[in-house]
Amino acid sequence: MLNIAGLLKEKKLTVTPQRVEIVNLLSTNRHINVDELYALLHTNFPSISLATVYKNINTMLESEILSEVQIFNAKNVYELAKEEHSHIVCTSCNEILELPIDLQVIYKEAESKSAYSLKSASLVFSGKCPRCSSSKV
Amino acid sequence: MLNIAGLLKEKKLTVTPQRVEIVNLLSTNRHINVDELYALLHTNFPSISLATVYKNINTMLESEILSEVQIFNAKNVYELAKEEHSHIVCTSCNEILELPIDLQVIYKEAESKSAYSLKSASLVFSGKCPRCSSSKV
DNA sequence: CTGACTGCAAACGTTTTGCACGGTA
DNA sequence: TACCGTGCAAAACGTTTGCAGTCAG
Repeated sequence: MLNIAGLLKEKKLTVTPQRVEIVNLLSTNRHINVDELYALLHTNFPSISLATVYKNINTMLESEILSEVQIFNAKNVYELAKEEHSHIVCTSCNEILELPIDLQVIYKEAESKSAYSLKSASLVFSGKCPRCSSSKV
Repeated sequence: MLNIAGLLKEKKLTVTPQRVEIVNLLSTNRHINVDELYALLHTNFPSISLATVYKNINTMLESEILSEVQIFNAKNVYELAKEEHSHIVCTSCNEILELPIDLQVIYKEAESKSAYSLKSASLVFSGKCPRCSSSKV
């Protein structure tokens, strides 16, 4: 069970019911975009504003409570922050899968080939999920 | 030397001076965004419209003459399409480097772990280029 | 009590669209 | 000539901002 208030305090953020609910929703719905989040929030906060959702997402991105995943040809989705990992997006149904892939070797290769000092990497695969692969196109 | 008209015809696109110039500019300026492209086009096409730039980029993306690179916290940039490759973006000066990295092993790992059938991958590193690393912050 | 957050409305930047005209094939 | 592309203006879209009122600490 996630201690959401504690998480927010740890990052020196004010604990508001809206923020708690955003984190709560993202803990059970990884990879949803702003509109989906907004729609879900309406259940408990009928008068919540989209601006509040954006402001809180941005605040929590800066505090690294959340992270953002950029999806090709779709709106960014959000997830609770955790160690670096890759994503696979189904081009048919847009389902997103997380994948713990060790990029150590690739990092090394990239650093030696580029002479850059690297901080982070974003690896997103596109493909078809098993369900969409098996169904006729 | 690039046969631009031939490239366009091959993809069954009408050859217009604007399209030729867009491809021409991208052949010497990889990784520029819409605004930069628009500004460069103004030299030879003082009355070109931004809508035309967008329409042509979209058309040529669909025909796979161009490809789009999504840059975190910055506008998308464009390049002439070629084999899959990775990118490194400098977080200080935004310079973009292309890197031919073999993702075969990673693809295999991702496929077996996910059961997805994968089509493509986007790998973008963030870091500091040698110039920005050496200069005082 | 003070500062931070919320909700509303308006503003903003980017991209797309509709349309009349002009160019390509 | 028939169709497609261009340029303009307006619309659409996603996100941010300013502000007055409210809530958290």
